[in-house]
Amino acid sequence: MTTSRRGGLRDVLLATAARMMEEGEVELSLRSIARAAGVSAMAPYRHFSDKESLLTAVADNGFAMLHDRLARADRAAVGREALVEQGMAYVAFAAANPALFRLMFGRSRECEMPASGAAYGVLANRVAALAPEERRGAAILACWATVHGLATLSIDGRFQGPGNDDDANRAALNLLIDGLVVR
Amino acid sequence: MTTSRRGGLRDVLLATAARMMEEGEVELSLRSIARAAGVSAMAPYRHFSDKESLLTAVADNGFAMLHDRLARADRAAVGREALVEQGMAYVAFAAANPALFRLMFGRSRECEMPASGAAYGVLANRVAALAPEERRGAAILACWATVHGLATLSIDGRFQGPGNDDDANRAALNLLIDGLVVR
DNA sequence: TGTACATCAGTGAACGCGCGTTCACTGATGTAC
DNA sequence: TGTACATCAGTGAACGCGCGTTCACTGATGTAC
Repeated sequence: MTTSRRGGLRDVLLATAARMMEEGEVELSLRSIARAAGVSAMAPYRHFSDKESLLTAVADNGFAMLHDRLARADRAAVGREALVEQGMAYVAFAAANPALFRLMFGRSRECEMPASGAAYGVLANRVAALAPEERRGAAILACWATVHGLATLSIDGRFQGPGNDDDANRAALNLLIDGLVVR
Repeated sequence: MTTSRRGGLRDVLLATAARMMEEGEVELSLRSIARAAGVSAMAPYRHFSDKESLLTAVADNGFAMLHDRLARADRAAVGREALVEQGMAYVAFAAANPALFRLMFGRSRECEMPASGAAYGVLANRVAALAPEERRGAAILACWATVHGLATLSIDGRFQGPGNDDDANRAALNLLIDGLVVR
């Protein structure tokens, strides 16, 4: 690491942490992230006040990625199919980044993560456009819970099926949407 | 800890670990459990080969508790109401034991936890009794995912509502069941 | 019944480790006059 | 333009800590003869 990149280390650290998680690292330590970034153990303190705030930034980045995937998926289809695609994208994101996904949802309350609300909004808007007004609230909650549940169960390995989970997930989402649009 | 209770320490350790989690302890160490049980750091090794196997036993106990709650809830109502009650019991269990719940679902794959399958069975049976045969698989997955998602989102604090979540959860479950029984 | 011995469930000191964080520092870059 | 100084982004040694686990042990309980 040369010292010439002014302030670039911040982004390098976030990217390194994300990569480590992608590669299966579960418990990230400040030191291990710095090590992987090729930098001294103290260097991160130039950019983050402590370990917590670094991990919170990583999580917020994750929510931005999730938001992007959901928005893309929503654009790729129309009507209820757009909602199904969002659900599939949500599960795919979790499956591709299990450790990051767990980090994101494990540090919810006290931490400020603006991108989290944006991701939620994309899903909620699509559901709101599909559900009759009087059950809008329940519909949003049910959809959010279902896709999150599918994602969580999937990365925790609770589906012992032979692997073609996509079809099963799609069928489950469609079943949910049946109850959502029917009045 | 007197040495007179023959083999009793095993259960004491499991109960102590469960209690610590109930009291908000998040990361249990072997030493902290032993300490809380009033026993030397080495004593647990008389009953568990290592930390992992102790925690796995704690998780399995948790699944037995969850199974019990689901079975009770199922008996407390009939038809689709029994399924709603199971869902509410599932969420209530997670809310009352967040750390334990996370532990249970965080060590899924490689570990042997027989009680896990039993809990799943109670929910699956009820769904199977309600759903038409051709969508049984999708229905079970959708329900399992939804109640699990509601529980997970709830303990991760993603509902910022004023607290009366029970009604919202109930409405979401009912909406799901609408899609489940309608053909 | 008494005695010798094995087993069993615990103790307590010690190990090596990685962690988050502190501290004082270094040397390059930017700025005022 | 040159010089003095401030700032900034990094280093590297050191701290104290709790951890999982090892080792050798102790003393009570159970068992065979």
